[in-house]
Formats: sequence, structure tokens, C-alpha cells
Amino acid sequence: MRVTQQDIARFAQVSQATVSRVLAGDGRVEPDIRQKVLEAIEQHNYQPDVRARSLRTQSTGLIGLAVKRPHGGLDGDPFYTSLISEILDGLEDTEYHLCIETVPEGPDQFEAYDELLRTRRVDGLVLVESEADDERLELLQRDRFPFVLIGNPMGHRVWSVDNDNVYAGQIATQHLFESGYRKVGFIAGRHGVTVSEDRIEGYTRIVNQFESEPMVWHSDFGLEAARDVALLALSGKDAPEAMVVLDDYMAMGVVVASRMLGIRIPQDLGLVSFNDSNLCLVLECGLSSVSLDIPRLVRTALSTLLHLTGSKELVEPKRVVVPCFLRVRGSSIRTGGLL
Amino acid sequence: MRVTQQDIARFAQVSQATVSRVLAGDGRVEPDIRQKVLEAIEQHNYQPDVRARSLRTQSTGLIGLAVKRPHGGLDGDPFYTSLISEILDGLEDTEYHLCIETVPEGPDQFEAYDELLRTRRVDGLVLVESEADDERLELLQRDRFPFVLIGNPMGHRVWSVDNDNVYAGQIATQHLFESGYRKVGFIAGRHGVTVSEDRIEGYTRIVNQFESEPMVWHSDFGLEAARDVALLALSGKDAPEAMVVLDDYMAMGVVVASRMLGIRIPQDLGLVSFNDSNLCLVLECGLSSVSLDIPRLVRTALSTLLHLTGSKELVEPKRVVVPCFLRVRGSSIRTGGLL
DNA sequence: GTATACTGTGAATACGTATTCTCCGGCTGG
DNA sequence: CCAGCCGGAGAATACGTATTCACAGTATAC
Repeated sequence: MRVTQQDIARFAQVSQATVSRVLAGDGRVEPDIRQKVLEAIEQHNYQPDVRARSLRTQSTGLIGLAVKRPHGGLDGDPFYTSLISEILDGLEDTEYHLCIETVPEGPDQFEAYDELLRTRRVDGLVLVESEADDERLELLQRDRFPFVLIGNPMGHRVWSVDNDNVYAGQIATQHLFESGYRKVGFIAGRHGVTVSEDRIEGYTRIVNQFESEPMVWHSDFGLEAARDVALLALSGKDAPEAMVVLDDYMAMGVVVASRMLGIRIPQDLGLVSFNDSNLCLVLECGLSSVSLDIPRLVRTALSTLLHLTGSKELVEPKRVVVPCFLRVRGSSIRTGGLL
Repeated sequence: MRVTQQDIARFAQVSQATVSRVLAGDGRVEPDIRQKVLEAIEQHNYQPDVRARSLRTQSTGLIGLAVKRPHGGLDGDPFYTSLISEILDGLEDTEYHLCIETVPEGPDQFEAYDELLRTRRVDGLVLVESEADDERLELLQRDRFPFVLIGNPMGHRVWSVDNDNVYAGQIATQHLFESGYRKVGFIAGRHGVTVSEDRIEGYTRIVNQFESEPMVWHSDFGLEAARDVALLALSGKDAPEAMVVLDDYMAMGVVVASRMLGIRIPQDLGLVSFNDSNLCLVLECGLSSVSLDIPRLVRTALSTLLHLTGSKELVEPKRVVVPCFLRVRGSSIRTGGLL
């Protein structure tokens, strides 16, 4: 039922090889023959079978995005949405498609990556949620599998693109101190996640610089988890006057918590988070947030990855860091918006 | 470099066919031979090549999710995030993986679907964002391509699963009237999108029942678009006392707009939206929202789709409607939360 | 004029797997 | 004891494409 190159060949009275050559474009074919073939293709609405092509060319035309399940992002974190969105945009003009690969957490993950690698389901991989001692990297690198890490490689010599998270942590924290807040806390993500660790690093530097005491709470991703942590943090006797929160979505949790406790933002609690998403507008006074250049992040990562999958020659690993800046809104200005 | 069945066969001193049979599991193989093969597989860390398997079995093991770009969802709409998330969960225990297929808007989309269909890149398709006269359905059905629509098929005889959006529109609207609001408006999505049209339908029924005048505004998806529309709607001389908004994310836009205009929720403006996402907690008084059973929606859709891709026999199209209910919070209670 | 290079095409092959076809040996039933 | 069967294994084939190999025909050079 399905129309193949063989059918086209028969119809145009040429060999199957010639049809393939016409499709390839670069092969030398007499203009009139090419024309005849093209007409036959047009007429029969032929499209090459992607599966056969995959086997022959040894590439699937798929880029995988590895997402940890079930406790990874993607549950409501706008960061992942924009990540996927940007990847789709970036792939638009290429031959590649996006495949979301779920990977379990914990030690099982290696088996999953190994399977991904051996079955050759995808041509390349975008890794996110890098952790402190990320063994995935070695596993993939050992097999020369093309991949790019969005995150901090922590010393591994791999291709990676990352926001300047240490700097991001610094400017967020510094801004709060400069606004007059003194006891500044940090609601971070789980231990080991580099995004979190790097921002804590930046935060800690500034806290030390102002000769204050660092206060860090770890929380799962998501609004509700952050709310619960914030409830504890803010109701303790040593509650902070300001909070840096790992992302806008979690910051919403802090907002909810502070409301439950009758704590006003920004009068009683200064707030700065990261991502600068639309959610920042929801807060009455506006939520100050570090703006990350996700489009640029993704564009860089993709062009790197496509370069890796494309050429078989060895490409020297490189770490790219994308700059970011603070967008100040009302939540971090004690007087209520004077700037 | 790559280890194939041939290699395993050589190592275990059997034929390639036997290796394949062992992998299939159901084939009859002597226990000791099977054992020998399994050991060889284990030892060489063999995994079948998914590309070759695809060609041979004529199936890729991929489920596609068709998303409209660039103006489709996925930009910040939490609905899509949970949709993808649920699909990933549902696919977890199957052989299938998820592939996001972007489709352009407008007339070009047919070419895209046609290509998707002919290249057989995916085994089945999940369609969303159904529109009033959805020609995609016929196109796919004509080729007997397995797909399931998440949305209203509008008379087409196809497999579909949908929230009961008419009912959803009714209960949201009715609740506002019963709370004492009289002039109730509706901020909908773009024309033709069935989610939007169905909810308008339900809304209109109730409005008529209460002998009031329907007021409908159309908006693009997203917080900012909804905010701008709401600014217009609420600043007109005939501004509504209450609003039904197409989803929580857009409702946040209405919240921003009303704040800009000094309109208080729920005193001056009642608000009900749809999805019942975490965002509802962000609003100080809590945002009333129609809770949709997305897990059930997706589960039903997937089991249907997998059934379609699995068996080649004809399965009679069926329309499934998933019930929903209203979760009342403060934004729709004029007295401020007495309930 | 023949020898050589070149160009475009068809024939043949390989990619790695699943499955059908073939065949061999042992079993059953008379 | 032999005909017929059956279970299990290898050989062969097909899936649809890209590419190499072989070859005829033409053009170029001396």
C-alpha cells in the first residue's frame, strides 16, 4: 500500500538508485530524467520512509531531552516549558525532531542512559539538571555519544552551556543587602543540583562580604514544596528579613506562605528570585527576578549539539557561560517602589 | 564497533535467527541454548538496534504530540506542561516514547501532517487544540493513521477524549450568578478553538437562563494577552461585575489588569477560571477554578491510542467525555470568603 | 585512428532485525 | 519396522534506502 522508491522508479522508468540520487540532490542526474522522477514523486505523493533511512544512514534525526522522572522538573516549572519551547524553535529549520526521554532517578538512571546509548534511539542528547558528581557525563563520553549539558559540568571536560549562576546568586543577594535588608535567607533546590549549588555559592559570597550569616533551606521543586519550607523558615524565631528563592514558581510558594503568616512583601520580607517569567507580574508589587537568557542558552546548546552529531571528527569540549542580569521590581524595595 | 545480533550469534555459536528468537521470548528455544545466548548478550552488553527493528517491524515506538507553533500553547500555559507530564507518566511502562511534533498554523499545517503521515516518523499521534472545522481529522483518517484527539471532534467520527467543557462553562458561570454577580463576562481564547467555544456555549446557556446579556472577549493565550484584553474589558463603561476566564494562567492576567485599574477581587470583580492549577493559590483570596481531571483525560487518550496502534483491526470511533467539578475559592465569593 | 578519461545509469550490496522457509532428527502410531 | 509428524535450529529473505561497483556511451587527447 505504501509507495516506495521502487514504485517511483518503475513509474518513471528508471532504477531505484536514480530516484535516491534525485532525492539526495547532489548526485549527478540528467535534467530530463530528474524532471521525470520529480514528477513521479509529486504525482504519487511520495515521501521517503524515515525508518529505512534511519537504518541506512545510521541516524534517526532525533534529539533527545533527558528529563528525570518523576521528581524532576516539568511539573509546573515554567523553566522547562520555555526550555522545550525554545528547543522546538531551534529545531524548526533543521532536520531534527525532539524526543523527550524520561530517566528514572537514582542508580537506575545509568541503565536507562546505557539503553539510550546502545539502542541509538536518538542521535544526540540534551542533558539538564546536572548534579555535583554527574556520572552520566562519563558514561556518555566513554561511548563518544554526542551530547551537550545545560548546566555546570563541575570539572568534567564536556560540552556544556550554563547560565552564570554564581553571578546570578551574587547580584540577587547583593541587591537585597543594598536595599537595606540584613538577614537574607536562601530557599534552594535539592542538594547537589548544580543550579542550586552555584547560586548558593554566589549568595554565600555576598553574605560573607556583608559579614552576615548564611541561612539556606533546601526544598523540592514546585510551588507547594517551597511554600511548606517557607512556612517553617519564616515562622522560626530567627526568621530572615529577605529571601532569595531558586525560581519564580517556588517564589510564588513563598508568597503564599508569607501571606498565611501575615508577612508583607516587601515591607516585612524582601524577595528576589530567578527566571524573570511572567509570574513576576502576578505579585502585587512585582517580583524582582534575575533574568536568564534562555533563548540564547538553548540556541548555543543546540548549535553545539548539531555540530557534534553532524561531524564525526573530534571536537574539543568547551564550556559556555551565558550572562544574566537582575530585573528589579517592587518585591525587593523596602520603601515600596522608590527604586 | 557496534555489537549486533550477528556478533552474539557468533559468540554463542548459534545462528542470528536464534538470537532474535531468544529476544522475542515467545519463540521456542532449548533452555540450554537460550541460556548460552542470554549470557552472550549479557556479557557483550548487547541492545537491539532500534532503527533496524523499526524498519523490520514497521513501527518506530514513538508517539507524537502535535503542537501548533509558534502561537500554540506550551509558552507558559500550565495545561500543556501537565499534559506532557501525564503523557510521559502514561508511557512509562510501555514500549513507547514521546516525540513532540511541531506543526505550523494555517494552511501549511496539512502539508506538515501529510509529511508526518507518509514518513511514518511516529506510530500514532495525539492531537490537541481542536478547532471548529478540523480538516486534520479527515486527512489522518483517510490514511487510517492511528490518532486520538484531545478535544471536541465536532461531529467528526474519530477517537476523542475531552473534558466536559460545556458543563464546565455552565458551573463556572452559574456559580458566579448564584454568588450574586449579575453582569458576568467571559474571556475566551481565539475563535474556533473548541475548548473555548464549548465553554462559551455553557456560559451562554446560563447567562440566558438568568436573563442576562452575554459578554465575550477573545484573547490570545498567555498572561499578557489576557491582561491587555481585560484592561479593555474592565475599563469600558459597561464593565462586567464578574469574569469567567479560559484558564488559570490567563486569569492571572486578569488579576494583574484589575489591580492596575484598582478593581478589587472579589468585592468589585468575581473571578472563576479553569484548570485548578497551583496558580490558584497565588491569588490572595484564592482563585476559584474548574478542576479538570487531566490524568484521567490523558490516561484514557493513551490507552485508546496504544490500542489503535497495536491492533490492526478496525476499531469503532468513540467519544469519551471526562467529568469535571468546580473548586470554589475566595475569588468568586463577594462577602470575602464566608462560604 | 585508438587509447584514455569521464559521466551518468543500472545492478548489486549493506544497514540489523524479524520471520518464513527448509531441513534434520526423534517421536508416535499402526 | 516404517510412514508420518513435529519440534527446534539454520538458511534465506524482506523491510526501504543510500552507496559502491560495474559498465556503456561519449568526449578528449595524441
